[in-house]
Amino acid sequence: MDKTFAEKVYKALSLIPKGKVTTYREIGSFLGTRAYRAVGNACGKNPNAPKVPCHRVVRSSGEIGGYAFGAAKKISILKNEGVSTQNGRVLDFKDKLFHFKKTRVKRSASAR
DNA sequence: TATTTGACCAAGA
DNA sequence: ATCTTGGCCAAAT
Repeated sequence: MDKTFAEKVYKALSLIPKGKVTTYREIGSFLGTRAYRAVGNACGKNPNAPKVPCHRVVRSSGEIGGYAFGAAKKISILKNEGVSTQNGRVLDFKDKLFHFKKTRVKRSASAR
């Protein structure tokens, strides 16, 4: 079942917990590709704006990046989510950054 | 089908 | 540190 690239992107976006942000690069890596741009493009089209939290995706540089509804709007939402920003950048970017889980190592009951 | 575009990224000057 | 350039991948034209 080949889901569209956009579908994968939306799926990844939905995995992002509230109050956290991720980068287009992380998503690309998670999808096993380097289509950072395509990721942003997919969201840019955003056929389902409110259904997918695309506002939790920022640039690798820690900058907010763009947003279909406007960067300011994106910042506002992020702030509402609990992610503070300053001068178009995320504060404690690394701390707020969310890494996707590639392969979940099921911890056994006796494990660890 | 080929070319252009884009919410990007990394490296070079 | 900033600015510029090239590369990258998928979708749109």
